Amino acid sequence: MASIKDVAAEAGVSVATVSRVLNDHPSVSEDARTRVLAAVEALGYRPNAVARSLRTDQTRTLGLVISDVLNPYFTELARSVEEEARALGYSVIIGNADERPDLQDHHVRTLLDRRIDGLLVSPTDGGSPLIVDAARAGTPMVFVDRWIPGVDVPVVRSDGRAAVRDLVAHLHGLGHRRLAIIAGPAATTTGSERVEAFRAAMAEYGLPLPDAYIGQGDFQAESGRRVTEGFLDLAEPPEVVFAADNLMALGALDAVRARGLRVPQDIALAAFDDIRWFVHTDPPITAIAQPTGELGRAAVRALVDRIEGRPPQSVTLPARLVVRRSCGEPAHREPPAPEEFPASVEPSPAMNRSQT
Amino acid sequence: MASIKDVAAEAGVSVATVSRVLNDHPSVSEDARTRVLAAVEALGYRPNAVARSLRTDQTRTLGLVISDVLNPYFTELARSVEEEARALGYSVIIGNADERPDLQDHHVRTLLDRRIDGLLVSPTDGGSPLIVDAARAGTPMVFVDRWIPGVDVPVVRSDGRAAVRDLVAHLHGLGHRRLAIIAGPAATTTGSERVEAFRAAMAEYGLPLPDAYIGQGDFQAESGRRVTEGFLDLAEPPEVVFAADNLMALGALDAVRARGLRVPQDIALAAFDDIRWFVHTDPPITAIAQPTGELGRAAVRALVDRIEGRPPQSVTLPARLVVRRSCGEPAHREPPAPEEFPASVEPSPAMNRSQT
DNA sequence: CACGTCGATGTAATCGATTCCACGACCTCG
DNA sequence: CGAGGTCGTGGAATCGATTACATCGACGTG
Repeated sequence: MASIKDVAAEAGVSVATVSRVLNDHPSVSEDARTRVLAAVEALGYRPNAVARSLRTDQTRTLGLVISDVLNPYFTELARSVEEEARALGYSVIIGNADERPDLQDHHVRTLLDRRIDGLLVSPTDGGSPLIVDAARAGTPMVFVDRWIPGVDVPVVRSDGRAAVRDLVAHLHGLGHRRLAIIAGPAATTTGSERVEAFRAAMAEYGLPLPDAYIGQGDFQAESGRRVTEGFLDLAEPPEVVFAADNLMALGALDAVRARGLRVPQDIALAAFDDIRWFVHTDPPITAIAQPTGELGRAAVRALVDRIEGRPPQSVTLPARLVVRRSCGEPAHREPPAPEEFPASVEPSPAMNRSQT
Repeated sequence: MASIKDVAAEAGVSVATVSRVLNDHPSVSEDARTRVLAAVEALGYRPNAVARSLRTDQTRTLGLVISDVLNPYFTELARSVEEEARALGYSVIIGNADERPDLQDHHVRTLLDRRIDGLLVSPTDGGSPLIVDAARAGTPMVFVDRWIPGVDVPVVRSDGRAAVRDLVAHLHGLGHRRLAIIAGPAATTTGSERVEAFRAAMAEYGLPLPDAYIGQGDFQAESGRRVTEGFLDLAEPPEVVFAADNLMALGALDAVRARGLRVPQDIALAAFDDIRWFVHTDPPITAIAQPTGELGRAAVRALVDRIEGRPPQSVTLPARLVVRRSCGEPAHREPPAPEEFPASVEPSPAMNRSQT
């Protein structure tokens, strides 16, 4: 593959001049410029990004470590991250942790070795020393969706508290009293936070939340299935199951179906994270939607601010409840899907913060 | 960040010795080795992959350019690719083309500039000169799922011909005669191939396939919706709509639902590519499943063979029909989901190649 | 005892870019 | 007319690794 030397020889100038043309430095004669450009064209020359990075000590690359690529929420996040990064002149390398701390660390290490300019992380566990050290050592970093408490790193996330309260209000209004939750790992912020929000909302409505109604999942479908089976085996099974992510909701649906039960007649179902397919499941699933695209874009902007020396900002955006039929309410006619939120029904006006 | 020089100084040896220890070269004294290792530990040294790549002319990185990350099929493919690559000691950088040739070329160019060791591509269009040139120039390359005809590059894909025939047999058996297809872009091999397979199967059953029943989609949900609306507007709408990928099936479902029609009573639906959610849609969707994981792994193996000087092999694996209720047959009880194929029903034995 | 061999180590070239510094040509202004 | 400036250019150092080659001491052997 042709190098800058070849181009210089072909154009009859020095490598310095070639480099100047390529980085359009002002003081290059028109004559030299055209000769260099012609040589570049003739040789099909492309600058070696590896060499350039070594010299300039920047890769114009962002690392993104997410918990699970197979989760549509993260897929969408990854897409918006890449889009915004590209707009700002950066590439993105994605590392998929599959909810495994060891894999997460593997990817973080690889990315650090590659000297990425900055790191976007949605931590799988509460305290990877590797990540904490990297942050302290000055690696530009931003947490997205999940974060590690006690580390001085900006966090871009969405706050589901209000939406969870809306959900409980909705369920309460439909007459449900025994509500259960399939929680995510307590080691993740989203895992514990969603349970807390749920517990708080339940308390507001004077509803009990016995331990038996808090199932421990791991954000994967299989755990949703297992926990739901446990719920169904109880002497007094819950009337509603709220899954803390969309994959566990899928597992819950598997479990309910395996028993030959119907949603919502026999048991109601709701999920955190909205996905397009929820509109077409049997029945359509009530869910809490995050502004995923905006989250990804904000995270990239924060990280790039940090990298380029501007003060980065933490961002918290609200999630919102999208009511469908899986908890018992009659269906609304759905309007065409708007951009940011996948095809969905607006919560009925009466329900937004209608209570306390 | 500490460099190899710092380690050498700390350990009181030359950089050459440090390098030898790190790449465990045989002739290093036990004494030197321990001192170097101690220094590495003390400084928290990590080798700079950029510098190493520049010198060795290899990055131990594979590029993967896929057509659409938001498509679960490609997400799963990407995951299995990364997994296998990791097992073989390579990293993967994913480029998402969003079905746009310009974006595809952008990613290919970026990856080439980074001097990745090899490229896995699922081309968005039939003939990106950039890709063709790179292949001719000797860049190790393997096509996955889709390919560009006339280029001497191994192809790893699945053959859906038999499964499509099974599908048509199934539909014919259920009494359907007016079958329509939402095709993918003719510029993609999978786009045209699936239509051809469908056309051939229809011919076998003596069924006509009028042009009005061939809708032109682009593998995105929106096109599925649009095409389906067109079908429903026909004086004689089809009895079955077969979508050439899962996203267009989603769009088709949107369109059918918007008209207040029911699947399969008013119109039947089938899709190419199976995804977990198809089990829980209303109704569960009959689909053709590809062995996605195996495809990804085989592609990586072929590419790494090529990179490391072994002769690479093209691989073709069969897809298979998974019958559910969206075409009218009564449901079976579903067994627990096996590994490779997402939760699914086996086609009834009588249906496999039952005809002609 | 001298010489060849081998193991351990260091010196320096190299990969492909960027960029500081120096230099010559030419211009401008006092 | 000469001092000082600007412009275009090239030479060479540099980034952080790897590795060919040289060196040197110890040791075995004829």
